[in-house]
Amino acid sequence: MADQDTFDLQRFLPYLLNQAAEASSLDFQSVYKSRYGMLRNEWRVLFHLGMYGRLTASDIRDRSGLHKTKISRAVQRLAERRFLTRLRDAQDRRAEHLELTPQGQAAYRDLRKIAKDYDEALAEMLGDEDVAALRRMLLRLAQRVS
Amino acid sequence: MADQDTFDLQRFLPYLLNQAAEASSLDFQSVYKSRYGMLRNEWRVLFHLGMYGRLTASDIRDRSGLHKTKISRAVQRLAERRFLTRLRDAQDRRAEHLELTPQGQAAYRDLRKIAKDYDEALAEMLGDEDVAALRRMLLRLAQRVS
DNA sequence: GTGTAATAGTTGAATTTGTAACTAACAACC
DNA sequence: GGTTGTTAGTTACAAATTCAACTATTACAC
Repeated sequence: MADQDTFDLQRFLPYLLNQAAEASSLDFQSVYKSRYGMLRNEWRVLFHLGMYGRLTASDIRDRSGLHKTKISRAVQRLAERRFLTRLRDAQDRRAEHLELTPQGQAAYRDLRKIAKDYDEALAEMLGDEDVAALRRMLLRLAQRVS
Repeated sequence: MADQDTFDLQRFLPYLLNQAAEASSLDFQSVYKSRYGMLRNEWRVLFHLGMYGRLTASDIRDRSGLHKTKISRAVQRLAERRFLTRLRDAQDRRAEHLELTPQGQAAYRDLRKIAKDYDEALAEMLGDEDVAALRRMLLRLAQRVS
């Protein structure tokens, strides 16, 4: 045991990615959770609607890669709390257009500001590392691994 | 909406990290899941024991940051499937020393090899990016964010 | 020693997630 | 215009995670 192979868990990318993702999510999570009682999937949906305006659940799925059941449930909760409105499409009555209410927009703007500051703080924490390269690599890894 | 602020979800580090972590975990997950019926927390525990030898649950918690209930349940399942043995400490009878069985070691070595290859494939996928810098930055982010 | 606090680990209940099956509406083909 | 297939979204059930309470043991204070 404690075998002499050249493998180190602390350098294994999926492990490192998970650790870093979890750590960096936690701080931000506490903000949208305590301020608006939102869950992770809810702020994701909120952010998509905030950034891109009116979207259907399918649009959000395509853009975020989030599973449709997660979106469905997040939308339900956001609608209950009056952060968004749902409007059935007249042409295709299966689809629903989702749009933030003024309250939803306010929450979005508030959280966006915090997210931006937080992102800058993280970047700063990395000192003189190449953060642009980090983002590039993460995007590449996220886009399609296998 | 679609507001003209300089914030882009696709560049938000916690979001990117989550996306990349999820994508890269998924591929590897399918390996330990299909081969050994393990869950994520189980391979994490297995890897720790494989790398560092005999440890207690607390040791694993300190090293991995995993919550103790996750460890407790993972250890239970690994013990049931004869991947590890539990030995109560003679001095401190609250603590249990965990150690891989030969079967557990075999699984560890098998998965370690796959992990290593997979890690190399990921690194290769990043082409001529600076993967060492990536690992450094992820470690830094994981270590302590706030 | 006795009482109090701390630590190792487990368990139960409530939330959350994942998977698959489902309903409803549209599309396309004959 | 009826059959078959596809798409949008929901729901039901099982699995996993979280949180808090719990047991057992040790440590510390007096």
